[in-house]
Amino acid sequence: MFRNLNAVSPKKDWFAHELDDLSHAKVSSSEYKYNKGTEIFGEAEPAKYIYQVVEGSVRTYKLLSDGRRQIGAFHLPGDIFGFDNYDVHRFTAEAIVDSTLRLVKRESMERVAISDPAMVLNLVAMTTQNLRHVENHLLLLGRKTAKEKVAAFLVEMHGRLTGAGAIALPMTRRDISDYLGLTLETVSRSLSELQRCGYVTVTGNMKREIVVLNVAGLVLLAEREAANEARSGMDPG
Amino acid sequence: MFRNLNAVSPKKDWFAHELDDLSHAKVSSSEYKYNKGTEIFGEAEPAKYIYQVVEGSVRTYKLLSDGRRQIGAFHLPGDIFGFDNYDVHRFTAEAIVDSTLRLVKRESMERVAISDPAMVLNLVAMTTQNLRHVENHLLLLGRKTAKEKVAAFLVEMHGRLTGAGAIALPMTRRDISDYLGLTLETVSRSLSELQRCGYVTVTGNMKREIVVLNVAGLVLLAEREAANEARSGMDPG
DNA sequence: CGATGACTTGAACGCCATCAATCGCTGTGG
DNA sequence: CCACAGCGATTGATGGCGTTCAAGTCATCG
Repeated sequence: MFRNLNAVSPKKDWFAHELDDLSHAKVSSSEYKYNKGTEIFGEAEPAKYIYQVVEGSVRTYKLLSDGRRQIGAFHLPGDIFGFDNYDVHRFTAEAIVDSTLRLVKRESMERVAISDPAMVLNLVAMTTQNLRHVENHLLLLGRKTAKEKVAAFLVEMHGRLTGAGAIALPMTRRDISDYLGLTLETVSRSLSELQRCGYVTVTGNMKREIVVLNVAGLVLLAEREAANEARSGMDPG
Repeated sequence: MFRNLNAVSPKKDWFAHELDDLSHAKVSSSEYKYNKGTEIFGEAEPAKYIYQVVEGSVRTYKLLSDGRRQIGAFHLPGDIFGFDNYDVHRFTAEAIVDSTLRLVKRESMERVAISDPAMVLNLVAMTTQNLRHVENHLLLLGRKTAKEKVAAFLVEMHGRLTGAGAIALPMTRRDISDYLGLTLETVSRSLSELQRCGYVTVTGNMKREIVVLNVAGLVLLAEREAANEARSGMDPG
């Protein structure tokens, strides 16, 4: 339904490739379907598998005891997740929509890795990629305003869901708000304001299709990161 | 001055050990001193070295163009940092107090790693450790209240700075606030309230020595993480 | 059709930010 | 030695952004 509008992200091939190779070679992989809303794995569960989204979308999150939720990432087709840890998952993962996932036994992955440094370097690179994303998200959660957060979200999705002119969001406003550290009402209001200011058009019967009219403007709003004056030199040696 | 009160954290030895080994063996390392407030490396600078705190403390942070700052982590004696990326630093690092750091050339580290899978696994484990910390921090920044944030900060420091009855914080209220996504006034007020409620005593001439009176209470305040009902089974295979 | 779920919008509240005054300690120069 | 500037921290007063509470719309579904 939504996915018809979205092409699979062309990035991540450095690893998707690896996984494909492995599925044809040394590492056993198989595909499973998960219905919308079902749990893929729970926080603190033993991590037996590593997952790749084939079709659909997944959210990974942590909870506080009173129900407050923080979504750490959305995983879209091509993305790999669940390699969070060496033995136990640190997140809960749920299918946002009906999804197909490829599963690889962590154990067999590691068996290959132990004798294949290049493979391990890929794992490091993947983890580093996660780290980069999460660290940027720290800045967003800790220091950006609601409007900036929503703009940043749209920029991120614009880069990952290259639709036919429109972004087809698979997630609800509540998911977005739990990703951005806001309430769903604030997300809604911010989206309306961005639309009012001509940055985007919000369409679709569930208002989940976003036409981005002014990417540069959104980026300016969202990514006011200090243009870091990359001083070189400064060598302590 | 402050460090006299704090013993070096006994954890992290899995890697400190590696680094020590390496410094004695295949990887060249050397020590440098950085004065309080000086930059160790800047965001987007090429990452030539990996660092370990020998003495002192370091903050790593990102900035927005208008000066808003998000501190991602504090690095205390024994901690390793700067292995954020494969080529470029994603953070700025500064010495919080006069500090001594051990530097290892990333290049030589990688030269060893490429032929030593166990070494690379250590690098993965280190990165995973970072990931775990940062992910917990997402939940804190996105979903916890000011009081919970400060309590969580104290619990963290209580675990890392095992002082003689007191925690001797090396950082200012501003640093703490930029770590927790608050203002320094709110941090100060929250600390005062925690003191009023009997959780801690705040002493020292700069009010940076914290005597924790009720750890369990602080943990309860801070870590209301959902007691995750680790459902086992659920094997999709 | 009535029920449910997702979204939007309005109104009022409250937590935290902002602005501002004050205190204590340190270092410096008259 | 003391006056004074400067920094870090606390505390109070006020305000605003985002939350909370509450309608109300629209689409889907039994």
